[in-house]
Amino acid sequence: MSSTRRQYPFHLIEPKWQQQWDVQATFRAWSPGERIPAAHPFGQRHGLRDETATTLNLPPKFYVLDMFPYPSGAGLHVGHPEGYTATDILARYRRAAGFNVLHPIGWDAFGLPAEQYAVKTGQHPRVTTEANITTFRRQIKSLGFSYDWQREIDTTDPRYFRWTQWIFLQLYHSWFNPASNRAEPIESLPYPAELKSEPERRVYRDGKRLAYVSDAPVWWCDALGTVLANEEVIDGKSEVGGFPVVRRPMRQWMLRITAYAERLLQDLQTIDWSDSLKEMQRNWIGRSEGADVTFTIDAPGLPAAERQVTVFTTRPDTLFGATYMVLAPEHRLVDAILPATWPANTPVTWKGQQPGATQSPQAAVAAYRAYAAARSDRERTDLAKEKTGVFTGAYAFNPANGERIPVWIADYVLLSYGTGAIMAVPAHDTRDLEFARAFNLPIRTVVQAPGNTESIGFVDDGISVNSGFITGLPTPDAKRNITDWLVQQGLGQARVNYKLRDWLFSRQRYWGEPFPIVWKPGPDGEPFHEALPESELPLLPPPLDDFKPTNDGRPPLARATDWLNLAGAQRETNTMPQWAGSCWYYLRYLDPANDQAFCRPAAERYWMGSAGHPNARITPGVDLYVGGTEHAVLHLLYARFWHKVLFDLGHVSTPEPFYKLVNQGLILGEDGQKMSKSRGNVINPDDILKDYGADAFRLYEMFLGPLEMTKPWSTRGVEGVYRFLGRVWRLCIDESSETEFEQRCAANPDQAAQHLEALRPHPAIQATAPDASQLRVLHACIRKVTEDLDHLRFNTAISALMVFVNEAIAWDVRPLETLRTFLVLLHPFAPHLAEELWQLLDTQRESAAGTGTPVAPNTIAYLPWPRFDPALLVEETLEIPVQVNGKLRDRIRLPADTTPAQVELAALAADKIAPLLRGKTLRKIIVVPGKLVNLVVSP
RNA sequence: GCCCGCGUGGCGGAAUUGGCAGACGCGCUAGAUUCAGGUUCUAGUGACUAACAUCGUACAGGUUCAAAUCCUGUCGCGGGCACCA
Repeated sequence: MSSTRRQYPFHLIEPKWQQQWDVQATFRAWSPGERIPAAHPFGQRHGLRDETATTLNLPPKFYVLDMFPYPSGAGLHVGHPEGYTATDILARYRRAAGFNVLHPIGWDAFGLPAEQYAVKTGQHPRVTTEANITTFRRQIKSLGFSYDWQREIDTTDPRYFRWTQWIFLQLYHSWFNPASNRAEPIESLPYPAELKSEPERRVYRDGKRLAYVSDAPVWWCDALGTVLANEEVIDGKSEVGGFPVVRRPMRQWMLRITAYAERLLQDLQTIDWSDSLKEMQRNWIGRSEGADVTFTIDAPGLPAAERQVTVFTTRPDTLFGATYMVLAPEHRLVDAILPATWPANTPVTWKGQQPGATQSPQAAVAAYRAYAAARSDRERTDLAKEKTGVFTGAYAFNPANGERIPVWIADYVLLSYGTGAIMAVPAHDTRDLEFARAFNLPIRTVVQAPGNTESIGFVDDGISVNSGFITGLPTPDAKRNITDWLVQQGLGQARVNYKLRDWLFSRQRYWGEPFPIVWKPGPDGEPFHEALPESELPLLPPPLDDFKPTNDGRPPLARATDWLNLAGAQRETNTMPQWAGSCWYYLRYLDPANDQAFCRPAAERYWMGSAGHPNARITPGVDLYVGGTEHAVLHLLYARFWHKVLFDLGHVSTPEPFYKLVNQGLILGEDGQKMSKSRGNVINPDDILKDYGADAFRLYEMFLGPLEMTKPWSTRGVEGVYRFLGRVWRLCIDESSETEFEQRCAANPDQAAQHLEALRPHPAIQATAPDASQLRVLHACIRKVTEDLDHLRFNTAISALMVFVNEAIAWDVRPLETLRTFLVLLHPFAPHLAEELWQLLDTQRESAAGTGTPVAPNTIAYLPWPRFDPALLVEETLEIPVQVNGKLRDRIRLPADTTPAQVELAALAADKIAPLLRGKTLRKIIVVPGKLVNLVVSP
């Protein structure tokens, strides 16, 4: 490819404009309070030369955001620029349309690969990270994105993570007040009267914080040497690397995201995300309505508290059909309720399968627990066919009918959901039915299925039967009725349950934000935690040269003994997960250099849309956020959670961070398979850029298909858009001047860039007014490109640009203004080429050149977006298809203003139509004005 | 298993939301330019036909004057969740 002739000298044009944009800071976004230099094109466009920007004099904001990359050692792949190109096109389009566009980029640079590399080589993660960022920055800049580089951020920069730590302190110093349904400062926490002493109150307070310490079992990954959040564990393996994980109790920091479950769910209705993405978040939050029901164990000797077992059910209406109970094997009451011996007549199959462990309930339960603990999560879920469990020997009373029902333990009941115990209604729950059939437990129908449907195994709404006072009621009424009854009896209450769990927030790693927390010995010997004052931020990680965990299994930070030990206290040695930095980066872009606050309120209110605007409707939050689906639950849920906390505490002004969110689709290899090194089908953007240039690369990424769709890469396809750019070039450039340019380049390659000056406009380009058909072609293009950009339909917008060029290249006279307008339409897609040709066709430059005064190259970026005139699009005559019985038979050409009655007559008289109607009965004539005529006839 | 989304030429994909199926691009065919290859330009390109006609948007039905588009069922592909009571 490199041996063939270039379509146009993109290798000279692209660096030229990238440098120009850098020097001019062309895409610098101005916040209220900043002074706009007289020479900046933004100020020139908006009449703000050398003025201080304010909320009132700035145009409306448009915040278009990319998911910032993790700068890996592998460099950029073609997936990154897909979303980045889409947002860049939008940014350039909105800038032209008169918005103040914020389009930033940065680096999500804490993370495991750099740390693992450090463990292997001793190379400090800081060094690796900086090298990788340099590569990423170079690659991203070579694509010509219109980022405001003065707002570049790096999550590993102490000036950045200082504020990540500060936000953690906000969480630490807050509690969630259920009465106000929001976070409040911990000082407002009311204490129960019986808590008098400060140590007692401290324990209570620490249990209420949004950031708290928990000893619950967590997922531990040996291969990664750290714990992981629930969301990072998939099918019993780590999301990163696919290593096995095990459940292990450890003392860990948690964030109380569950307090926000309902608001995270409800507020989805206020934002413009795809249905599938909202659905994924809804599934993850997993709201279900039902009731708590208390069962009493038949063990009169036990204290009352140990005889009560509460279950959660979404079907309280089936309570009369509960023929047994199941507790999770780890349920805390199991040991208390076990009788010493099996009840008489216990079937042998109920005592468990473990040989030698069936003599007593204790032995059977212990054996089953050992078996369940040994099963990995994958085995539990994949081998879901065979239900297992053992009878505990205990019985409970069904509160509805007083029946004595056996209590089992089984691993199909999860300790972590609901109350860790269920009432089993085998007739109307698939899992309970499987279990009941396996162990021959009673099955009682309590819901009548409609029609002839079998009632056993029926899990939908029906009519209650065999159910005492709710018999005959439809399911929704029965639920309400029995829940009211349970409340009256003091046996239960309505309850909403969520699958969402609190967020495990600590990791045993080096390359992350240290917690601004110290531990002190308590009066009872138990250590307690305290926050560092804000004045001690940023808390830097200690210098280390060994990044492995300590030999006794503590995190790497514990190696730094000088750092670790303070007077009377020890530092927290865990670090924050990678998600921490990405939870709020979109806020830091608003005011990236601020060392007094994470973000100045005036900037926050302007860019997040709370300041309003006199002449425009402003979007609350980020206007457009584009990124991959892989962040559908993790990053996007965490970020919404932090944002809501900051909102409650008055630090941000909108309840949601990202108003409109779009997931870009995956780009597959040329073989239609996912790109991967092992398949050898990875496309490197650097190679494409070298052969075709950045503009062709951008254009192709967008021309491939709809942004959100998964689609295969084709390097042949790149040549198609590259040829299109070549045609644009030849539309504007005089061929003989190009020959001269090439000769000069060949003679003097070192000064190739200067030789661009030799290029002259195509002789067919004249300063004449376009004719009606040229205007129609142009305005059809303006209309299509504008509407398509408004709906993110980049592929069809590009096709409209191609249609224009295919037409215009055939014109004998190419009106100058028409081509200039076209270049404005082209520039968001192919900015370098558009800038170069604009400069060439710039009449002011021509005249200034005559005076010998050098003219600074200006930019196309701030020219007004053209508007289309609908009047110019109206065709004088229309071609109307004529159908007979829905089949196309002829086309007739008629003036656009023909009345429907005249269209009818013309259709009937058409050459190919009249013979078809002979001898038939005309039943009906349908005229769709301007569209088509359908004649309905019968023989 | 459950929940979303999608099935259109040889390929990527269009179709103003019920109104001319296949825009635009790739590929392919023929011609022009060229010593030649490449580039560029011109014309053609759903299937079957000499042509007229006929058929054609995964498959089978249905609604409608009219269906890629709406409804029912089936099959296939992709994604998410997965014993969540």
